[in-house]
Amino acid sequence: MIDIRQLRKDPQAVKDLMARRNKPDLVDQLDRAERLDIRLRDITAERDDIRRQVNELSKQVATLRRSGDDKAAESVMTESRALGDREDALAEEFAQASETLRQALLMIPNLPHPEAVLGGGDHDNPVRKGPINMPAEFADHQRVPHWETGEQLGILDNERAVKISGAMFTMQRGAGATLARALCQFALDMNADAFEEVRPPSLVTTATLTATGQLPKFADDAYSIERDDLWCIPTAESSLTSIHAGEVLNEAELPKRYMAHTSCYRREAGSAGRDTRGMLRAHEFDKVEILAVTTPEQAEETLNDLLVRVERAINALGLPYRIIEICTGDMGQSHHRSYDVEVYSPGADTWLEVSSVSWFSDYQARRADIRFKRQGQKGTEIAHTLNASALAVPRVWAAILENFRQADGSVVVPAALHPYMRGITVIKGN
RNA sequence: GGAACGGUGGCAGAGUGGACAAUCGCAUCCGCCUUGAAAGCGGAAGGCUCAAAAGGCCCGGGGGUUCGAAUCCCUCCCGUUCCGCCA
Repeated sequence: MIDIRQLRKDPQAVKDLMARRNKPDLVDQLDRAERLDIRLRDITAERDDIRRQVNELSKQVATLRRSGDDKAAESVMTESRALGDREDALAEEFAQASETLRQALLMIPNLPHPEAVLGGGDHDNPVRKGPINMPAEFADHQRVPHWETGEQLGILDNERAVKISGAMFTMQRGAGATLARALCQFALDMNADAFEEVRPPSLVTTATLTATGQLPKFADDAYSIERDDLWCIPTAESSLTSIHAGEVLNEAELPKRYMAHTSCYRREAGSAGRDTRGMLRAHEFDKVEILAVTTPEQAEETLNDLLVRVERAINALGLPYRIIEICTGDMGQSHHRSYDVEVYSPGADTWLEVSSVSWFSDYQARRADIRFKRQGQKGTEIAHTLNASALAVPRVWAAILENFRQADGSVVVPAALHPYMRGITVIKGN
């Protein structure tokens, strides 16, 4: 959520920042929230005044009762009862108005960073670095889509995955399954120097999925288990962010850094018919996520660190990659500033997004109520959260199959993965 | 799933209709003492809301009874233990 106090204090500044997202409707939403907030404060003031009177009268009753003056007490009680009726009416109006405002605020996206590049959509995302590891040209044997290679080598069996679970599910087998797992272990080991490994729950509550911004707006994208009021996580970000939900942390313990390997579940409701072959888009996939909870001052440096870490892993695999910045018009709802790391797929002749490195400012932390206390200062402050996919398995798996395919149809496994491959250095057909 | 007992500030733990935002302890902060620290002594300090003061709100969530609820009632959630079931 955005900070309602900021909107109250300087509405124009907030609207100007929001306008950078290039969606006029968003400014209207801010106007509406502003009006609701004013109304709510009026109700609050009146209700609090009545409460004050009732509290005062109640004390009088107690005093009168103690002194034995029951008659006077009765009369005060009558007066107080009348105020109580009025308070009930105001309380109801308050509850309604605050719920309306809360719902409105939950739908409003984060304010972009003032230096985030302006743009209208993904076509405006500038390349910030790269391409790196890009050969002058690709050989014909590299121009084979990974799903063909995967089938030829017997390591990708999507046909049976569909039999088991339906369209858009995948299944890796043999060395393919080993490769998928190796990628996860590799990514975890790359970040173990600074991140605590966590194995969080994959099914989470509505509150948890609301904290990171998936709900209520993007409910259609997530799998829900209605009978138990749970949701399948679309990313470990959801679980990891809520580790400290409702907590007050000490400034000294920040940044908190976590990493997790989990399966991720996405309905891909808006993508029906797209990327239906291979591993590029699936309802279930594995990913290693790295996440940090920081002070506002630590956030920018942490963002850079996350980006460096993602880049280091991709680079260590020897894949061609580039880094793009996400412009204001293409940023996700919770994002304050973000970068994508893309890997080149010679088989499909396209760049694949393999990681999104994101700074959420206090947007998610406010929803999750993650606060911290500064040493020697009164009060608390909302923390910042950031995260990145340290490695998303399917697209990296696909890129390896294409980039490292040999003329004989085999695939050379990057050296960085050898420790995890049980001795397999080249994936050959059966 | 059944039963019993619980849920109170950063932690621990009293309080069972009114003087309770809530005893005491630990941890925290500030003084004194000390070369410095610890110990000891004295003091300060919960969170949220409002520009702030006043005020209001907060004892797991929600609802109710009452002039007045941490305290009584209803309901939901969570925890512990036992039983059942199960990997």
